[in-house]
Amino acid sequence: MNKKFFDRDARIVARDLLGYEIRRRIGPRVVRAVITETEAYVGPHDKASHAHRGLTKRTAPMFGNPGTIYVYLVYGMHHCLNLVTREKGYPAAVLIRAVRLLPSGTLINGPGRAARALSITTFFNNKNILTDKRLILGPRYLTPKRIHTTPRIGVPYAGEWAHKPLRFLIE
DNA sequence: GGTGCGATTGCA
DNA sequence: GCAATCGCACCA
Repeated sequence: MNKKFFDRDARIVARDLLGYEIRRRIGPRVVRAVITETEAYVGPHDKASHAHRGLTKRTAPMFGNPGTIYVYLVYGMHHCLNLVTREKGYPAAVLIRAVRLLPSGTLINGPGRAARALSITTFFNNKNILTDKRLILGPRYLTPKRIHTTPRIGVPYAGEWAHKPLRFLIE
């Protein structure tokens, strides 16, 4: 896993991340999970993206280097984990919406639950998954046979962008 | 300085 | 069906 992996269109990265292992190190303990659902937020023209309104304090991480971790708080209580794609200065990211814990295989559905399962808070905001010791991508755990595609969840305000097939799932 | 709401979740 | 709960974008 390297910078080039993330320096690509968010749609490509969102599909490629499916089946990869993500590891959260908490002291001596490691939480392992397989990414099973993602969404792509493709650029500043994407009306569903936080970056649609431009560079703000909140969205600054989305304009960062490939592999930058973007964590935000929604509804005052849930954290959402995103990985920034494309070159520095171009805001795009992939939202991690679901994972399967290893080795149990327990499915953790929903971005808030997935972030919580990995103990992700805003501590990780603006860090980089390529260099951080506490959150890393592991090896590919499986190669998806079939990738299902649907519109993204919870973005009815995004006009035409609400319908675009930018949510990706396996199993 | 004030206001409104969200890339959600859990419970009635 | 709806309350929870807060950082921040936006307006004044």
